[in-house]
Amino acid sequence: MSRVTIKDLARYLNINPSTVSRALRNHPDVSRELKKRIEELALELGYKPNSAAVNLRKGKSLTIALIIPEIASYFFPNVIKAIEEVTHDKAYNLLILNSNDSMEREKQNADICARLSVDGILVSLTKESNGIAHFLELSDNGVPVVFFDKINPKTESHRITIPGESASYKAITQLLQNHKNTKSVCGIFGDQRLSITQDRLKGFQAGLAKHKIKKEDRFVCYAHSSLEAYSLFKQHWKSKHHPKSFFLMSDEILEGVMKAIYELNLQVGKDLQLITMSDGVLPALCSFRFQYIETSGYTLGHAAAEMLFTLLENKTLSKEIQFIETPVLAS
Amino acid sequence: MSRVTIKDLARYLNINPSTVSRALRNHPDVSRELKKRIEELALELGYKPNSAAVNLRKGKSLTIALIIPEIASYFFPNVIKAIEEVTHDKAYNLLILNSNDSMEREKQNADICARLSVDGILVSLTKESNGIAHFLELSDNGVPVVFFDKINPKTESHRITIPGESASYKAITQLLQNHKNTKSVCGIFGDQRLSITQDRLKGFQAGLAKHKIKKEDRFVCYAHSSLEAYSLFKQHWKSKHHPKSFFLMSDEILEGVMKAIYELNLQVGKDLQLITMSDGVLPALCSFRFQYIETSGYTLGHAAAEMLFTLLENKTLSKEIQFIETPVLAS
DNA sequence: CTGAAAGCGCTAACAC
DNA sequence: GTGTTAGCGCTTTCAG
Repeated sequence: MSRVTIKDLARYLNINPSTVSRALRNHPDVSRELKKRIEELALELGYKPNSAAVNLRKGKSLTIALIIPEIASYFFPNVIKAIEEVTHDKAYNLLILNSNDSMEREKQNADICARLSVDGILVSLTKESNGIAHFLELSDNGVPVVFFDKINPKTESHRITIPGESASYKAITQLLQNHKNTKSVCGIFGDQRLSITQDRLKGFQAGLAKHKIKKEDRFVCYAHSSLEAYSLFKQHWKSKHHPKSFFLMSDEILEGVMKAIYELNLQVGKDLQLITMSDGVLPALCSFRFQYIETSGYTLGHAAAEMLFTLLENKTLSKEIQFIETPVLAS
Repeated sequence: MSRVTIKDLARYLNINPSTVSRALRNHPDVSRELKKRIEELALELGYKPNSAAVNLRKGKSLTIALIIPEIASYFFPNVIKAIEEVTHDKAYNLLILNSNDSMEREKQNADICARLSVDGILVSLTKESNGIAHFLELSDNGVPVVFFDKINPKTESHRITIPGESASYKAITQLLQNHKNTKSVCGIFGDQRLSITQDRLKGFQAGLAKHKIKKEDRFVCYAHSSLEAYSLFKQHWKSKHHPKSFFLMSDEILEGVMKAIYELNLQVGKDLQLITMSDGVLPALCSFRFQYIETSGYTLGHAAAEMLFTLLENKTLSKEIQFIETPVLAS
């Protein structure tokens, strides 16, 4: 009934538990023959090592924690998918902890990581997170922590993210190259507190400056949800002298804007110009075609996980922020 | 440097580890005063219980495993979100195991669950899964297992899913009620091996029979990806005497069909009629409006998790298949 | 109310 | 090559 243990196998074969343990971990000094007998019996009785016991003994858990501010957005499912692939390849388990955009939850999650002795942590910070002190204790204890996507630009740590500034600069350049006679551009951004918003805003403004486009504050706006982006766009559209060109910072923004475009029956490419930063899924679902700067959750998740495993293999890595590629694509 | 243990706290206060343990688990017989001193010290030194030790001792892990055939589809991110919410509320951790639509991986995942002594399991089966034998050992050992979404209809077990047959019957009824002079309907389905496909096909055909619509085999087709659905639809559309009404089994199918509709510049509601079963996200992103039967991943995930926790609380539950609600909604 | 001691299952240092 | 032993950190009898 109850689980088969190493002791059971040992008793059965009239040998010592430690020998069984050695055989099952492929320790060199155990005779070929005995090893085989042990393995066969283990299989026959359906022996499964007790992870809790192994973890306790070894002080590690073969588990990676992924701490993210939300789960079902456009971006994170692909992040999760990529990270799951890497962790599975490396024979680690993946524990997903949702901080639900609350710094308090993020702290609790760090605490859970400590209790579970996870071997490594991947974190995308919440909007509220103004520091990473709650992860310091862990990394000081030798647990590698990789911050990805929503990172803290000020604190030295292993980080990888989207090159927001250069990507949005590239977006503006592309937009203006496609449409030489553009007079003004409206940029719709996400939450102002996020470093990724600030980065993208910088690149946006640098792009406009470079091309001598007048920069007006009323053409920079912030939406905290796709619904807000929807309203903002409609409002902008009916105002006098509104720009006909739009830069959208993310898929959430694009979702709202595309709904407004459908509703107002506008022709993208004719009535208005669009460029957006996107994971790539949503552009493919639009009825109109346009260009976007790919900010792939899959690519970023994969790279972040690889980075973590590099650290886990005791290789050292610079704490300079790493960036992923952000190609210009057409939907 | 190294982690603070119960022993450390005990040594510090010149008391016995067992007393510390009792105090920290709110055991009644430990004096108010001592309890307070212990709690303060624990806080001060940053004591964190070692989960591996607790698990080993108690034989449970406060962890729920979620085994799913894929991660980043339309459906599962919302399933994950809902389940994460419930497990978090119940103070459990959630381990996500991807079986990547492979029965072999599903077996490995069951094995991982056994090694980790997870306290409960939620499973959506793969296309390949032709039985649930690999979960029997676990549930025989008292680990509650709840099958949801892609279930095995033949084997007795705790199951909750979408009422595919009645939902697709309802879909057809709705479609024919909206458009009285419908002559024929084309149904596009997913993988034939899945019980959910078979269920929905049954309801589809029953619906047609009920309304005396001629049933032709060439108007029932199967797509294994959104791309295949896209091709199938286009092919159908250019064939002679094709139906103008379509039933789509899922979001994956809808994705392909909507792309084809955009490309062919068709007007839904005029050139063709559409009804689909959907999680609800994608219909809201279409440029056209139509009705769908909601098959909410969030609702199903939530209900499945609640079911699992009911079992975990030692309540008994019938092994009759449970069903979630599937309202008719408009995009 | 608190202490002493055993043990969850496994591994690794040390014997021989 | 194999056995012996101790112990990872915690909980839970059993004593007193």
